[in-house]
Amino acid sequence: MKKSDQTRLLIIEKAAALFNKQGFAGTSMQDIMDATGLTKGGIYGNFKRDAKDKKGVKDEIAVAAFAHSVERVGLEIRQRTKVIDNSIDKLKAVVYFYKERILNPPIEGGCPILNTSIEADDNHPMLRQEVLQAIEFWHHGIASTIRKGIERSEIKEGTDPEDFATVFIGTLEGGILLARIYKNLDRFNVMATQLLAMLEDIRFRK
Amino acid sequence: MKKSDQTRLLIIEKAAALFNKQGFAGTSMQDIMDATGLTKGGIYGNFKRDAKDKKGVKDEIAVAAFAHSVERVGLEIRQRTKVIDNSIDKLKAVVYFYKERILNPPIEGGCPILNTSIEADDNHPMLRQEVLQAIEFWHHGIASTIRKGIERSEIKEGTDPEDFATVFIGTLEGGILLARIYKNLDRFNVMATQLLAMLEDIRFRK
DNA sequence: GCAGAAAAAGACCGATTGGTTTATTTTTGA
DNA sequence: TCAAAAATAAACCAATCGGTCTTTTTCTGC
Repeated sequence: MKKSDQTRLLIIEKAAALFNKQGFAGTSMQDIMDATGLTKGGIYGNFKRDAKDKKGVKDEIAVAAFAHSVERVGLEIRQRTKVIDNSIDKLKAVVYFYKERILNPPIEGGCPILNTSIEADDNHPMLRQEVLQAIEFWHHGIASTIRKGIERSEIKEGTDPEDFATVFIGTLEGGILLARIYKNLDRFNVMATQLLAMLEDIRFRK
Repeated sequence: MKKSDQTRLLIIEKAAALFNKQGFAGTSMQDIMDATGLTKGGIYGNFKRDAKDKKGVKDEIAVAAFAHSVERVGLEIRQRTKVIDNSIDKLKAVVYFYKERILNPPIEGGCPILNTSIEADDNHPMLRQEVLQAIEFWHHGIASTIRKGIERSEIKEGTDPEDFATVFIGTLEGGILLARIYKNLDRFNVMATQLLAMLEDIRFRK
């Protein structure tokens, strides 16, 4: 790995936490300089190579940081779910993941999708597009799991994969929101219980 | 009403939309000046009367604006629900309210609780406290409605008012989040259907 | 080991940030 | 009506914003 790639990664990692905690508008280049220990030159040098586009370096870092955050969280979730065979239990493991990690998240500040979507929807079209893509990817993964579960007779046939995936994501994010603002798990646990019951409800029993 | 009170209200109303759309960090005093047509003096003069505290005028306006936004949304919801007698139908009306208003909200930018909580949780203790208070108030209202519904034999006895209120709020906010980022109602409607089914599920039938 | 290239430092830029202060205008109440 | 009080305008402030540019340092491949 080239030194410059290492530096680029350092910037992205540090910036990811900052943007996730403080938002795009709330994070300054100075913040990123402080967090990385680099100066202006070090940061702009690593992101201005491709100066073909109009958008600023801060935007570029924000997009890369968001993608990195999503990748990082997704990786940890996949690590847990891939060792589980049954599709219902796979989805349950996702709920358990959040139970454990909401208050001690892989990326400081919590769920990057939740944090970024709120600021991006009205203000940052490029970032909004990234969020949309991430949600679609996640949604597709859950719907696929459910579809496979139906094929393998682990999930009731009547279950709508797309709709269930939507409720799954929406309920989780709603629960995460409550956990973050209360700074405790009480409300999330209520949501999680609801979600786990829904999962048991679609489980196929011969 | 004194002229100054009118001005203060104008500032709060304009600022409420700005903060709700752009966030606290993303909104400058200049933005508020432009939106109100006032200059620095006009704004600071109306909020610096009580200079006893350390917090800046921008913070002061943000807190007042959030309170105003919540009040405004709450008023519109109460207007709809107060004419409905049955407690289940009352809660259903709340869901219908959002169905109609998510993409055309009373305060530009959407649900102030959702928008403010994300930015406040890590960055703005004072604003976070306001959000917390608003959620608690809302939660209490829903739980009360359910409790009354049980008393009046409209809702099944086994229903837990607090937990149901939590799921109600969490599911709604999760749905709102999806609607805002997608800029359409499709995902919210799936969440709403889920929520309406849950409401029918706790309805008491003799 | 060394020359060319890449990376980083840091001075510098104009614009904007939130905020203060003073001067002027507008309300207000007797 | 008219003077005191309140509200507003506008100049001004130091600090910070995102970004550019030149210089120096550090890599890198031969």
